[in-house]
Amino acid sequence: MPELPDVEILRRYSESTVLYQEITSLEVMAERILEHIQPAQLEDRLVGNSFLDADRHGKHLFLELSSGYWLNLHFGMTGDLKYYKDTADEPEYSKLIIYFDNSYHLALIMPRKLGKVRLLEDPENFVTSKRLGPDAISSSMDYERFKGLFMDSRSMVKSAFMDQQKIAGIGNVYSDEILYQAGIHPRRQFKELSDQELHKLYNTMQDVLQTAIDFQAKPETFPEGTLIKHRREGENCPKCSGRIERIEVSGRAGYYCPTCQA
DNA sequence: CCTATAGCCTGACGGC
DNA sequence: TGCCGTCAGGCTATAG
Repeated sequence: MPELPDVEILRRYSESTVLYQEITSLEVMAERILEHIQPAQLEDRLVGNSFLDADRHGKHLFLELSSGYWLNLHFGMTGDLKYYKDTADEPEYSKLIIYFDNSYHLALIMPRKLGKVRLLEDPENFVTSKRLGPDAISSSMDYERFKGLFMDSRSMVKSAFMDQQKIAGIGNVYSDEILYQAGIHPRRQFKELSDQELHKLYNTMQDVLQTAIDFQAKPETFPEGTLIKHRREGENCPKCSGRIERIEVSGRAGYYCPTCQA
């Protein structure tokens, strides 16, 4: 689930739930999701603190602690958050639970353990060290900057869009949606896109991501005409009623409409 | 620089 | 119903 729109919703969710409450304890159910830190050490760093802010870069969430450290959450393919009070409501597949002094809990839910939890001194340093590209919807992402990111890329558009070191936040599902709405075939090369196509792609990227956020990143509530609700081989294209095809691009399954995307 | 492949994990789903 | 293979919204390491 967690691409940029999903993580933005989780950021807002965190912001409206966990801020300014003292952390009293911690439970780690899957040690392997912790990177470069032991459970006991993480607990030491968190207990007694509150969260002061929630930031996001691409698919990464950063929660600022009153100590000045930051908790970094990355959700892998299956991560989610739940804030709840009653222990009976503890979600299945919780891998990390943070307890607050108001007797509420925050659970990091992750059936597959492909996400990561880190403690950071500075998110900006983290972004730099990971060589992440700029966030896809940051205010500095104007057309000129967007164009510059892909200027000398010789990879296929879908691959380049999913490359977090080029641009951060777009994954398999939303790359398909953006290319579908822009009418561009996933295997086209960036180099050969016309200025007009590139412009269309830029505008569509902003539009698709923002719309997804506006609809709480819940595909079932998205307007008709989106690929995401028909993203299966053999489904009907919502625009032309043709057949949705599945292809492999860079080892991932891409879905597109051969008629609408050239 | 780019692509393809495998591996990390484990639940959900479809077919028999 | 039960078993089994396949797939899945991420990322990394490795090889060509």
